[in-house]
Amino acid sequence: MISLTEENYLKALFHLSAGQGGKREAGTSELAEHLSVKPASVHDMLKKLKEKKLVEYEKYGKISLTTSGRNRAVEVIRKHRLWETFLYDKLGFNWDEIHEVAEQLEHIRSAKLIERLDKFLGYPRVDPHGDVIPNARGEWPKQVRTALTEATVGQVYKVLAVQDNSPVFLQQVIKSGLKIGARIRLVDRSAFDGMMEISINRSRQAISREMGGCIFVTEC
Amino acid sequence: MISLTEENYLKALFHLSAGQGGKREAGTSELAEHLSVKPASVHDMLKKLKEKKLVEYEKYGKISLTTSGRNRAVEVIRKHRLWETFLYDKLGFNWDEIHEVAEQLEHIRSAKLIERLDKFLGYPRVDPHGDVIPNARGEWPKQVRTALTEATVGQVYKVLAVQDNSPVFLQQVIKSGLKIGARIRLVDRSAFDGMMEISINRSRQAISREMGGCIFVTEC
DNA sequence: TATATAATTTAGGTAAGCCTAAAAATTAAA
DNA sequence: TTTAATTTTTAGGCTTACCTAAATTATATA
Ligand SMILES: [Mn+2]
Ligand SMILES: [Mn+2]
Ligand SMILES: [Mn+2]
Ligand SMILES: [Mn+2]
Repeated sequence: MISLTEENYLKALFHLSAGQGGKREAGTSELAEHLSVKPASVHDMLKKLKEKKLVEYEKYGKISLTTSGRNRAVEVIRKHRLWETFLYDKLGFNWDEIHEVAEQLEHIRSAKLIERLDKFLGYPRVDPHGDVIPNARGEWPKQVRTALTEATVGQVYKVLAVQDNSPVFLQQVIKSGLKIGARIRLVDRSAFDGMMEISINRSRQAISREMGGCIFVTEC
Repeated sequence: MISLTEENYLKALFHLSAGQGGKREAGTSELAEHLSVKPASVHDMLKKLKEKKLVEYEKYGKISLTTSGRNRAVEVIRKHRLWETFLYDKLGFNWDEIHEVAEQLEHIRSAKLIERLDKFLGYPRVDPHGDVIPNARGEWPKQVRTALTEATVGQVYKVLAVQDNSPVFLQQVIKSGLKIGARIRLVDRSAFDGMMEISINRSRQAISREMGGCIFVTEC
């Protein structure tokens, strides 16, 4: 049996290291930061997760998920994104409200429930924030995504996804009129503060560096 | 903040004392039995719930819910029954599978979620087992229900509800062809073992005392 | 390379929910 | 009414998931 807390550690580890971006290995402090606990607590939990063969970890060494740990993490992420889709598509929740509730729903244990939910939603391939939903076997159609901060000035892009976990950010995106799937052109980026200007169906929009880091696009 | 465990204690107390049947006050051991914990654990929790003004309780005295405690219990029961309805009506779960999953879902915290779910389901008045769903203000349309074991031989009844928490019982009910809303006549009851015979659309069906105690009917 | 800074680990502690075993109070039986 | 059985409460412990403070190791800087 794997606890709700353990699931959250595995999910955090996945997002920090094995995740989409495929960043470097995460450290104790970074994990602690991400989970809003202290590094000492993370260390305790890592020992337990190692015991259970869900992570690989040596003292002062790097932390990584085992195949089993990764599978569990992906399962939780799949549930999270299906629930977000349910709340958005079926119950009419707003973009910025669904993540928090999905953080709870993702821990409900029932294989049948998630199967049936998937079917009920029509086997969606992305969640309302544009994030890919892994299938029942934990497979990802790996999408190539670039943060707007890394995009090339002059290029035309399609908005693929947005960061899902900050309501204030999402409210600002809603106000800006930007939507998943929108076609935009990166008009300019300031060398001073990273401030960007994009054109979206003929109108201009200012995007800060902070904002741009949370918006993911793909060339088109 | 009220924990998942505390919610389960309040719900158990409600079902044992303030509930539908409106039975006598529950004792420590009865509560313990119902929650599958030991009486000593119940005692610990009762002290905490008294602190929080959710139950009234004096040493060696009777246990009862405060208005606040009762309200919380009803809220959880409302959520439980709405989720059961969702699983049954929308996801096509079987009668005997929904209770267990609803035991988890009933603890999800989001006022908006439960409001929207209620609307999505079309404001159902009873759950799939025939139990009344309290409204958003915690009000019950109090239904008069008699266990089949207490019913009068010769009378015609309508099946109102069945006990929801035993999959094997529910599977047996499904096999017997008995459904919520069905019109039945209690043909006979043995003075020896309480065994009953009912007629349901012209066919005869044998019902044990154990079974009859879990089937609730109303005169019609 | 030596030293300062930062990250990690250890040690010792807390609160929630559970347990067993024993003591105390209540209730039922003789 | 006295004794026996049952129920409830107390005492002391355990596990999970946190914490702070101090020690240790690793990394960056001079
Ligand atoms: Mn999310
Ligand atoms: Mn979570
Ligand atoms: Mn139920
Ligand atoms: Mn419950």
